[in-house]
Amino acid sequence: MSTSSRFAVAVHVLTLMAWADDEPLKSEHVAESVNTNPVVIRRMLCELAESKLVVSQTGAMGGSKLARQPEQITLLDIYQAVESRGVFSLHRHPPNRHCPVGVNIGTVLNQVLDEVDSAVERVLANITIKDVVSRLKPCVSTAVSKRKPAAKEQVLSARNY
Amino acid sequence: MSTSSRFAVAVHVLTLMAWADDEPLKSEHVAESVNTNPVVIRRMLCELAESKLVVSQTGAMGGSKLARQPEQITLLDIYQAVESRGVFSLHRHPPNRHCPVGVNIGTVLNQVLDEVDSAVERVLANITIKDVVSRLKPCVSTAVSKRKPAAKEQVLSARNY
DNA sequence: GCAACTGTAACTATATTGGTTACAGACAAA
DNA sequence: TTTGTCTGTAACCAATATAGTTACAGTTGC
Repeated sequence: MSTSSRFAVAVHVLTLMAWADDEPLKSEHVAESVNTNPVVIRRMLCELAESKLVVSQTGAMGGSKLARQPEQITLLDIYQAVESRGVFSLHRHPPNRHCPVGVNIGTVLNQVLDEVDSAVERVLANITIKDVVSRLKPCVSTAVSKRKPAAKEQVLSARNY
Repeated sequence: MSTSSRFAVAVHVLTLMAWADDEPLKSEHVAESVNTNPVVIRRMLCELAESKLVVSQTGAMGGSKLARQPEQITLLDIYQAVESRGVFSLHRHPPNRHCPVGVNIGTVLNQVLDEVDSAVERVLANITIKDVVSRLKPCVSTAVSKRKPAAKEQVLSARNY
């Protein structure tokens, strides 16, 4: 469905900042952890800054850090900052107005899609970046990924690694 | 997020069939209501048939109809038939294994994304095609869409028409 | 046999995301 | 005040996914 990893990357980035406490992180350092290009990170940081989730400092010794405490940033905040649309989309082109189903299916679908969006938002609103860091900590001592994903999996992001 | 309208179109198609009662619908007729090409519809009908939601008949006087009663088809069935992935994706490329956050964020994100998917599925499991038809009926007598969307909106499917 | 359908391949068009290079401007420190 | 280190941003290209189109083989009712 979602072909984008924007939400996952954004959570990753803010988690790094919470992990780093209050020390500003350079986009290059973040990009290394996320395994992408610094510009991709900087683009995302701009969006997160617009939503007042991070603050950045230009110039030497600059970088970005959280704008609020980790327990005051929910995954819903992040979701709304980086994902422009709801979970589903309606038809690309509006259906046929002369068909009794076509002319009204949009209204009904919108109701359904709003219900879906609300359910997603309720889940995300109840998880903070602090929670993510907490869930992360028990892993850090133990886990090392066991297998190397095949080349195809690496690209597909099929939600397993 | 979701750049695809597959779910919306699939619901539209099955709603048409429920509306038509047990009469087989031609792909061309369905395409007219959805406002797209018959082949797009036939492709989708094949997926829906694989999931045993519709049955099709080739040849003259052929067409497709529901494989079960409308009250026995949930939006979750449809969702699973036409959308291959979950609501969100993880990183395109796996994060840096040598970073304590990077190596474990996938595990935590998977937990979160599973919670999200479950929430979506709970909503969709509780709505049947019969419900959709019921919600549709009150509209049919009254509503006629008031404004003509601008050209750009028609393409963007910004979830309003 | 013929006309009306579906199933499917092959191709193009369009949109979104992500990756890359390049550079202007901000800023700390010497 | 100069220099080196950052961010912000524009301008591309590449990769992927969806949708639209044409064409045609195969099935079926009449």
